[in-house]
Amino acid sequence: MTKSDRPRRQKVTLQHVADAASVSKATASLALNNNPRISESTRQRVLEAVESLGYVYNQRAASLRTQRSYTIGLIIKDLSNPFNAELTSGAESHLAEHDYSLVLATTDDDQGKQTRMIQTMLERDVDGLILAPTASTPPAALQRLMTYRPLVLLTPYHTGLEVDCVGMDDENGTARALEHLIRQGHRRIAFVGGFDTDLTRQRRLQSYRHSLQRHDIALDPALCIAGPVSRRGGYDAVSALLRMAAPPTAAYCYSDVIAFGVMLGLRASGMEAGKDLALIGFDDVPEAALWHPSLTTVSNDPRGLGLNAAQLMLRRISTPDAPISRVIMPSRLILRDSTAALV
Amino acid sequence: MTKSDRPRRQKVTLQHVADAASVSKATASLALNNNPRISESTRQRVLEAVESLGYVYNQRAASLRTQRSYTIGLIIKDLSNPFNAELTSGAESHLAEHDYSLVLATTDDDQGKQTRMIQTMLERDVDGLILAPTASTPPAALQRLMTYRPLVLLTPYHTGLEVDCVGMDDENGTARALEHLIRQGHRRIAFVGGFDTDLTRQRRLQSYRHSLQRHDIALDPALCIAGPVSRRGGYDAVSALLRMAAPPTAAYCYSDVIAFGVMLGLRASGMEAGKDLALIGFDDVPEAALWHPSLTTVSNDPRGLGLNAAQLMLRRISTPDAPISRVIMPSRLILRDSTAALV
DNA sequence: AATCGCTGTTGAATCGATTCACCCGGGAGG
DNA sequence: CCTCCCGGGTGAATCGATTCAACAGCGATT
Repeated sequence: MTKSDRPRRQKVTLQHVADAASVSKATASLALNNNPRISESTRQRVLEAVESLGYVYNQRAASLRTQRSYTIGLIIKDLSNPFNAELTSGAESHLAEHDYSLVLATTDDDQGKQTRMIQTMLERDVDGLILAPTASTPPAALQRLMTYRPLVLLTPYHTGLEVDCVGMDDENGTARALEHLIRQGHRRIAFVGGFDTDLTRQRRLQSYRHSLQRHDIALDPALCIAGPVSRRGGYDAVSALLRMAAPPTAAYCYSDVIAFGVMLGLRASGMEAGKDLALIGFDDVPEAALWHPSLTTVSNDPRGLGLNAAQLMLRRISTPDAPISRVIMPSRLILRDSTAALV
Repeated sequence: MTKSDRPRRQKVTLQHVADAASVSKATASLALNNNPRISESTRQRVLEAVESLGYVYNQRAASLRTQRSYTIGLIIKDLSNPFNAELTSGAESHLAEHDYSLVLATTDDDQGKQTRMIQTMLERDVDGLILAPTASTPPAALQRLMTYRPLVLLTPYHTGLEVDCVGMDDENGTARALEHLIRQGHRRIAFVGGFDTDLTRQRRLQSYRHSLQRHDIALDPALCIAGPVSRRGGYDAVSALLRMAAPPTAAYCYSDVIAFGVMLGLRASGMEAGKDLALIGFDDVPEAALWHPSLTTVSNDPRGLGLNAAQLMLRRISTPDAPISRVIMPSRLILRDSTAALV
């Protein structure tokens, strides 16, 4: 440790305030906490002292005693994704309203970094942790985490753990998308994008299969194309689809960005989504409405998701024995031009 | 459902570790901080105790003594804006790399909320504050803030304060955009979006005027249309522009989202950006490349901006007497289809 | 044998609040 | 006149680390 002779500004502590108001530290503390035992006149003197000295309350010191930091940790994969940004925004707003601060960390979906970030959060002594776990997170680790702090998971994945969580309704959203396509007469519907390891994708894929079965449509494994969750991933899938003997007439994409890639891929082959291939995405990111053609997609409310997570957390903190809740945010299908009925 | 009684684990403190390792609390502390005075064998015993007890370091308690919280506050206007999300992401990454945590708060560009958030940050005892000040923030307040904590401003605005700040090059970016339009032969160029109170807008507008003057183009106040920074704002501006006796042939928008609105507005009137009106935005948000037509825009590097802010902050903390720096992130003009030369 | 480093370790003070148990002075009740 | 009670305050312990002065051993030096 280097001894820096950094000009340490003279901090004003509660002791100084107490002195200035000619009361004890204890009285000053009680006065600031609006304790009824302190007379109004004394309280005023303390408040004046606070004002004139420019005292700032030290939450950190207080929390050492009270064991409450009024701080919630949020660990997400990536803030560049607008979905997560909205989610974070929603959580922050709600927490701020209740005088909690948000400590933010990102993992880039990296298991190691996630572990480190969780550790840091615990060391920073957050009152609770909202976590979007990477797919490879062992349930046992989460289990252990719960013994340290209140935990809210940003996933509807049923880990078998008794833990609060909030997620979007992948099943229902997917079902509606498929329902729509099938009703339009599509029989060969592709599922595009994402990798097997992705839990969310697993749920959607599962639901995709169910929907087809429900309508007695045979599953064709070849119609299910894995790939990175990016425009590139979608783009590359197109050639595989078009090369097939019996190409699909519709595609359901794991996410909007993939769908965008598919659109670009189609265009590169002289085709157009909504005309030559019905296309549905997932997320309803802002661009979805703006693309050409506009993208039919399953809409979620990321902001609401973050807000709900924050609510759940605050409830868990205020009533630790409240029953576990699993909030599934409803998703709805937004019809746009990429599924204009084929002629 | 089985009722889970969550084990309320009592905290393991350094004292417990010390006891388990049969050393004093002081030794345990020194061992964990890799102090060379502690023998290797003792250090090992301590580390084993930490492991077996599941001890988590309490940064909060430590910071009370060390007066360092390893926490940086970031106060921005709004996380929904992808620009700010990227900025935040950049800052978070850099801070995390240096073992600092990010405490995030948003102001919604509201003076009162900003004041409250700053107060909260000070109470939370952050080591430094990165702030995107609202336009109406009195310099005196910032001045005062600086005496409390290291401060980095997210604005190139010259407040006359000696404070570290980082911002994008509004002047240069605007100049290039205008330069391009003028060289293409445009003479009637609109400036669209934002409100007068916005400092950033003021700078761009100023630069817009300069550019026109430099080319002896008369300023027409009617061509400058104020409005909210949103798609709606751009959309609504279009009708005003088209209604004019001598409509503009080009428009420079305060931000990309506004430009998108303008595109939509044009389309609603049966016109197309790049064909009927040359259009330039500002920010180069990811969608800009994807729109139809793709949007010519002034590119900034929001992630780099956040990263620089974080760097500046850490430098200020490590060397408090370093000279003030004012980082202006260069911006460049990205040519796309929305300014395809008019025929 | 007494003194002198060294090394490794420790007791105790400290950071800035909270909080509990106790204290003091004076009006009500007996 | 003596208790008792009570409103209003306060002293001191406490939270969980850090840090420094001091201190045992112990081999080497004189």
